[in-house]
Amino acid sequence: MFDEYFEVRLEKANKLREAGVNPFALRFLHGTRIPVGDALANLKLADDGAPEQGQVFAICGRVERLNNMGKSMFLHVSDETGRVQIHVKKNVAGDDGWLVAENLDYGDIIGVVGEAFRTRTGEITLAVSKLQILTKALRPMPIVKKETLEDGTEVVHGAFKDTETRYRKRYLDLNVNKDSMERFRVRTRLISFIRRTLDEKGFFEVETPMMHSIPGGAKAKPFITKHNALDMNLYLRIAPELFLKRLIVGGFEKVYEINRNFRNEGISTRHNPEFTMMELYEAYSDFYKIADLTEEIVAGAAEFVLGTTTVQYGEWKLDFKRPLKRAKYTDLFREYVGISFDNEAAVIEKAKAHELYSPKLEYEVIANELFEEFVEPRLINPTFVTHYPTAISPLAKRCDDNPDFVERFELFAAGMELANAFSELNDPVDQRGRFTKQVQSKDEEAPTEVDEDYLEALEYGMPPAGGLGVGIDRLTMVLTGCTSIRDVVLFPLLKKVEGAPAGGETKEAKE
RNA sequence: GGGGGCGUAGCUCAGGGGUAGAGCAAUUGCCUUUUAAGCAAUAGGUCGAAAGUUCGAAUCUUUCCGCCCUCACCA
Repeated sequence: MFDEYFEVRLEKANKLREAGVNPFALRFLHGTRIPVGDALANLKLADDGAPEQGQVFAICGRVERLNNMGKSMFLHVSDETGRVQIHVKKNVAGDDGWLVAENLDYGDIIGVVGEAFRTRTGEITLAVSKLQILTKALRPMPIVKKETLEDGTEVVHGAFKDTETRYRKRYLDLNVNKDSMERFRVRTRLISFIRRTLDEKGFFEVETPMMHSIPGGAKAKPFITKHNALDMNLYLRIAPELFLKRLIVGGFEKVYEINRNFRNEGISTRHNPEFTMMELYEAYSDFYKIADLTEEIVAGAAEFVLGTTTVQYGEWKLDFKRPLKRAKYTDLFREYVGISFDNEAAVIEKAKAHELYSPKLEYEVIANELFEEFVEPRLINPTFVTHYPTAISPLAKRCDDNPDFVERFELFAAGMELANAFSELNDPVDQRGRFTKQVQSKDEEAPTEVDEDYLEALEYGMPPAGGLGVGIDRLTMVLTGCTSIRDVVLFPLLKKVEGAPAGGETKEAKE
């Protein structure tokens, strides 16, 4: 099949090569380039609003608009920091420069030297004195045009918005949709804020294994992989928890890790099979102190990243201003389920009525089904749910006044779990009992093996400690107003496409 | 896995049994302050894939592939 765009652009590249111009230049030759945003910010304007004379800038970027008028042309050049218009004139550009200009296409990457001026229609523009092509784009970038109507409203033409292509070819999405790039900037700023906050508090960032011989630290189906030389199965970690706590045993008092976890479960707008979690553990702390720290991180992140603690999320307005609401699990249960948590008969009856009952499951698990069904979706504004049942919290420490409940909280916002924390169980006998109970349970996702090595570590003594896990993807979703996790993951997992994908992908053979 | 929606030109979309359409983009020509630049002409499609119904299928049916939403699943 003849691909007009590819052939034409290759032809143009060859034409340049024949004239001695490398369409894939080694480097920008005409000075040190300045980011477009910096150039515009540094521009000195005279009283009449026109740039003062003699302000020459060297910039590099991608051609985003191209109006060729025969003997002169206007282009928009865009880099990561901004966009500026340039004006190339045939009599100024010289033979080589004009040859390059005439063979430019949308999406090409160029370098330019030019003096700032203001056009008749008022746009700041660089009058190009030197023009170099740095990279010829052989495929056409999607072209988005914006029209400003007389009443000031903006109409977008040709928006690049096919979700599948945006996910599969994220580089196009980032180039074309600046709001998409901004979302990932927010994500990165969020992570660096968390990192800086924890570093300043004396936390040590560590790296623990991603390949585990026994998956633990959460209840989830793991991915299985195989080490050939050792001839053994390994599991991609579902949580770093047990290794981080081994480090607390080892004498580190404040550790954290920000990295990927893998869960072999359903994919949805809130679940990507690999997701990023920040987990931290602090010796001599507890879940109350960790709740304060969580507030500091979450509220601080909102303020740092967005400049405000309020976020619009779908139809809801969320406010992360401290202090966040705290409510006991059983109180919320009574409020939204409408039954006291300890009224077992009524709870089971209601679970049966909503097809959440299974005779194989123990009472607290069934009750928690009701909690997930009736309470969690109602937790819109950020809320700490505290004091969970022990039976569904195998790694958390029991409350002194009631061993059926643990010192644990989860932070919810927009009906989504954002964080999970507890006073860490450090009694190895209690921990062994709970592990054993899990292994014996009929739950398919329960661990099949007791992590003896972890228990042995606890037996050497772990100081009382608080721990926290924060879902970075979900926190990013909330802070950016995204209702799909795929919009905050650069390359979300998608099925492999057999045959011709949406964007057309059969050009490799042409070279 | 169930239900619903979608897949047509590089991008955004229309067309719903009778030889494939528009805007932008592309090609050619004109145009040295344009900005969805303009004017004129031209080219571009296995209508996601396969099978079926039909004289005839982008259109109807079935299966498959992929994406989105939703339910289920999901510490």
